[in-house]
Amino acid sequence: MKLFLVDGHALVFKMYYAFLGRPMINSRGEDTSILFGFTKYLLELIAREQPTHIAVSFDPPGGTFRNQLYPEYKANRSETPQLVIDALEPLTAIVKAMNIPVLMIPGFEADDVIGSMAKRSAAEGFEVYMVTPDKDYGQLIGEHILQYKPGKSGADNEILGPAEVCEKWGISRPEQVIDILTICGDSSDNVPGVQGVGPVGASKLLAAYGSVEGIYAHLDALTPRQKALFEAAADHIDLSRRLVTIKTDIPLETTADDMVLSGVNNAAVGELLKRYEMPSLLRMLSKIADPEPGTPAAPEQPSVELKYEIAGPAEIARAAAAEKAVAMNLKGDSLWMAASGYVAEGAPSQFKAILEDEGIMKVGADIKSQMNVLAGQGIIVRGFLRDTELMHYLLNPERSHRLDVLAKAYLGVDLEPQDAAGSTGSLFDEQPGEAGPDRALETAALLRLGEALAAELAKVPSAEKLYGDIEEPLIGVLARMEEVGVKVDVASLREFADLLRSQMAVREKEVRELAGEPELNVSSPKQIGEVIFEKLKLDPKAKKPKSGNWPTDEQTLTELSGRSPIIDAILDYRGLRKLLSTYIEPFPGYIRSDGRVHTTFNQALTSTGRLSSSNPNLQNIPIRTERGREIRKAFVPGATGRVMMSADYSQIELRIMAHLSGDEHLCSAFRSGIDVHAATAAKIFHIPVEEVSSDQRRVAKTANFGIMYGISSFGLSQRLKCSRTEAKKIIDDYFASFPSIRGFIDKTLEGARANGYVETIFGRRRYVPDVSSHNATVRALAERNAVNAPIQGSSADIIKLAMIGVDRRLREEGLESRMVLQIHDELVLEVPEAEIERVRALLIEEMEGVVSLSVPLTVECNYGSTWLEAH
DNA sequence: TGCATCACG
DNA sequence: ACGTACGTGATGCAC
Repeated sequence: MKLFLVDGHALVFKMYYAFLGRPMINSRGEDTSILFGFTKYLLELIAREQPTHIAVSFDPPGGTFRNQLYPEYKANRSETPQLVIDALEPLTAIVKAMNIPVLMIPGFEADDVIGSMAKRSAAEGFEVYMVTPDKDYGQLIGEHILQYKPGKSGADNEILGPAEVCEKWGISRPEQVIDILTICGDSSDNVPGVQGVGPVGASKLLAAYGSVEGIYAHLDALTPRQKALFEAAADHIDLSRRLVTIKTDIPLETTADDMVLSGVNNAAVGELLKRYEMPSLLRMLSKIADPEPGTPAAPEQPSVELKYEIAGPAEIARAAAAEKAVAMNLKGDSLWMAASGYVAEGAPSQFKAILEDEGIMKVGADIKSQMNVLAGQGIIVRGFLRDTELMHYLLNPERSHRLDVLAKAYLGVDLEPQDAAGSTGSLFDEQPGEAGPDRALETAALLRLGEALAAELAKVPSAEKLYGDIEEPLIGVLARMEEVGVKVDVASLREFADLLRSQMAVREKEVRELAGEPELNVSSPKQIGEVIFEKLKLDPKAKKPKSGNWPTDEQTLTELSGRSPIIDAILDYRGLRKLLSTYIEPFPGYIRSDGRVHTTFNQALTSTGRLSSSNPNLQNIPIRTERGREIRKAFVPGATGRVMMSADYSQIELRIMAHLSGDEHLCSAFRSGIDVHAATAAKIFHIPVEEVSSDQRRVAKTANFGIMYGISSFGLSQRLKCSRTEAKKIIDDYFASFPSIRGFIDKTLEGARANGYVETIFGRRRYVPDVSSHNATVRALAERNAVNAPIQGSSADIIKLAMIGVDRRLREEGLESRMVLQIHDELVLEVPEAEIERVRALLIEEMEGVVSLSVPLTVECNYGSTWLEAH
């Protein structure tokens, strides 16, 4: 993340002087020199440096704390030129139109604001660039805070880091710039300093004594002349220091989210540039990529005025019936509702009729969780849902969907930060006596936000369609799945746990004995690393890591497997511990009174459009190892006479890649129904399919996945445990065999660079601005994301559509079968024996028929008395 | 709270 | 020269 903090005043003065001899005057007779120079500089900066975040700071009108400290501060400065004064207002208008925040804090200069913002942001992980020609900023420079110094009359900008600033002043730490300035003073600002000592003398003295205090502590060691000069300055040296020290701790309300660079290229800026007659800047503007939407940029001004009256359920019912829309906001036991001009609070039961009215649209943030709570009280939410989180998720999946952030960005309304603990909250959410969040305002804002986001969605037809066809109908489907839950047989888990625990105890003892460390914590990677690499020296070639710990991950340890039996014992211990602590021990705590586990499906979380599952995560239950698979035996039907049924898409992502690329070889392999990995192997190894060995098939399978993930030869060589040269040959042969795949990747990246985003088959977007990064590593990651997102995301779209179809059919046909889990390409259902054949046919029909691609989608469906047997 | 580790598609 | 396959969530350790 790159944050640019622009010292507006310094830049304005620089432009003033740059244009003094050759001013620009437009047809209205206005001098637009400063406006032009400043805006041009800003646009170039954005185009060249691609900041992720940016803000501009100006000195406020009136004095600052330094004038109070020292009335003569800047007293011998000449009057601010009229041209500068006149430029400020149009300039801030343009900056604000670019959705760049203008920071101005009464009582503080721009450098104090920038200093404070820089320190805070650097601590938050930003790479901070202070854009200013002012030397005083040197004191702020650090590892992550750099000075971006505009060059003289069009020369290149200069980036100053700690090394540069130290070299410039002949000091050892950037903070010593304060000492230099304290001693040298500043005639333009009227800072006294030590009269008669300049930068050269100051740096020599600082090299010897470290600081101004150090110099005063060793006055006797100075030359008589220097001693006299410092003594003469003694009574105001502290004042000088305070005047030259830039503040780094002033409280700032602006946050990182406010400074996200987004929406520079917009109509309002275009209008202003036309108004001031700056066509060349208009052209520059058009070259800046369209903004990544759905971002919490500075709000459009003026902000929406939220007017409402506190009312009761009756007024809400009337207004909702008239407007056909209500906002719902469930907090604890209290339901807040808003409808055109009214906000009411009450028990959910008081609003039952409105909530269940099919004809009244519901607006909310995370409506699914509210639906589940309300369902527990016998209330079934009906009607079209405007879920602000999901609407915004389609605009930009990777940005915050929090209500406070969206309200600020789209309405200009300030809400209290949303409690991260969850929207339906606990008893402790609101402390008695504390004011607490303004729920009425929040609920009123929801209603307006629903409208604003609907308007935003309408600008992207595919996003609007995705909302109406997929995300909105899926809310209810997922709510029902969560509510149904899945039965977990705890008794059988406990039995298995006993077995694992005894095996674990054996392994722990074994490891401790082999290590000769009776107290060793086998679960501690740090301790294990020290035993393996320092005590036992199992890998004499390994070099001690400079920082951090020895690597002890599975791959590293496996490579040392032959050196000592301790390795296998550690790995086995870890496997056992993982099973116990992640998949067995927590489960009893998740079982509700109905004997079932109810996960939460997160619908607005992943970057690609997939769901995720949490509390507990039921999408990562073990299957790959024999011991892990045992866990799946505990997932069982909730009643006798039912079975677990599983239906999964076969090779769905590879099929999507075949479709997207149109590759004839891959497509025909899928159409003929042969083993696609074997077919891949036959192509890249130039042999008949019948002669493909299992090892060649494994290599081809790894390559197929690798291609979809944007592999490098290094990555493939790691996974295949072969040389990079061999891996590179495989990749080259792959692209030679499937030329359209290379074409697909190239086209995808071209589109990503041109648009700033990539799309799934259904038009779900993921923004990948870093494909244009100048940092090769950052760019490579963005490119892998750009290639993978359309594939993974299309697969997610497809199974979501299938879920909606399956759910609708089950209900329409009056079946008792229920969907209980989704694991990305698999649906798990609980099915009465009498419905087995019917539901199996239904699943295959709905899942395979959900969309017509240039390759068939095929579904495998099985059932059994446990989830394991359903595979 | 962040990191390492490892479970899944 | 530098890092190295996409997307997740939960756990325990160490700070």
